[in-house]
Amino acid sequence: MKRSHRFKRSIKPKKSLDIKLTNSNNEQDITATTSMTLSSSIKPSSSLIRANSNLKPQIPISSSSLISFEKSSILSQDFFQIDALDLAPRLLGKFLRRDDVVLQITEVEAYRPNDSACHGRFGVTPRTAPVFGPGGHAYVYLCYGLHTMLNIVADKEGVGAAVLIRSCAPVCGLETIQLRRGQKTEKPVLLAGPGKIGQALGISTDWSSHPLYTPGGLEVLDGPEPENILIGPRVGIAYASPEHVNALWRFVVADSPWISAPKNTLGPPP
DNA sequence: GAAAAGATTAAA
DNA sequence: TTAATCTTTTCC
Repeated sequence: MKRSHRFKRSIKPKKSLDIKLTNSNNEQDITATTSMTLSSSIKPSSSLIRANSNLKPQIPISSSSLISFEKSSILSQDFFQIDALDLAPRLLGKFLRRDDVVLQITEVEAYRPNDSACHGRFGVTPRTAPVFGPGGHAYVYLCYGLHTMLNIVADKEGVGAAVLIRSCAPVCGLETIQLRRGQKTEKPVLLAGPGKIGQALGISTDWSSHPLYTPGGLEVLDGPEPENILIGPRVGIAYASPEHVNALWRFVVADSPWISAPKNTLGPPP
């Protein structure tokens, strides 16, 4: 039964042109092969920023800090090994990179141990095992049978915490993003919402547990800290206990248009 | 084994 | 407002 499902899935036409065959670190050649299809949209990195300079500004950041993206370094694993509640706001402004696509994180949510909304609440299962691993890895799951949701695992091994990436602003690779999303727009509808991030990055659940602190595949790069942030309750977790439904563990970049709904629950931190 | 529900999205 | 779509977890 599972087999037939997989088969059916594999022959389904996909918007994404990217294929990942293994869970290890040596998928580079594969993405390189598939991205040849997109070669027209791939440019030398020095011209990437300029080529996409018509993209709407996301975070109120100085142009000098945007230039710094080219020099911005991949974050080390230490960066992620802290409480998800601390990690979540620190991820705002950071960059997600996969091949020619670079996104800047604008909205996140923290999920923590003893949190009735966290996927780790049932303990270690095949799906949630990465959540209990050391911070700095991806946790990718399928939501509503349709959407791949990207989380960044937080804290030390065994804790069980993660940060959901809910929205991003496009920085590079707009054409690839639009191709994968199936929408030719530059408006926030392109990347505001967690399912859209997974789709824009072209990742599947096979990417779960992928290390984000090593070059290649999917990376998190350092980026400018936003000037102001807003916080609010997390989205879509009505099933959780009131304590966790009301917890203000959603963080967004203030004044960014790249934020998912609802926005009227957001406010300044205390 | 069967059934319900889900950290959502796009279209009507 | 609602259909789409399927894996995970739970219940009998």
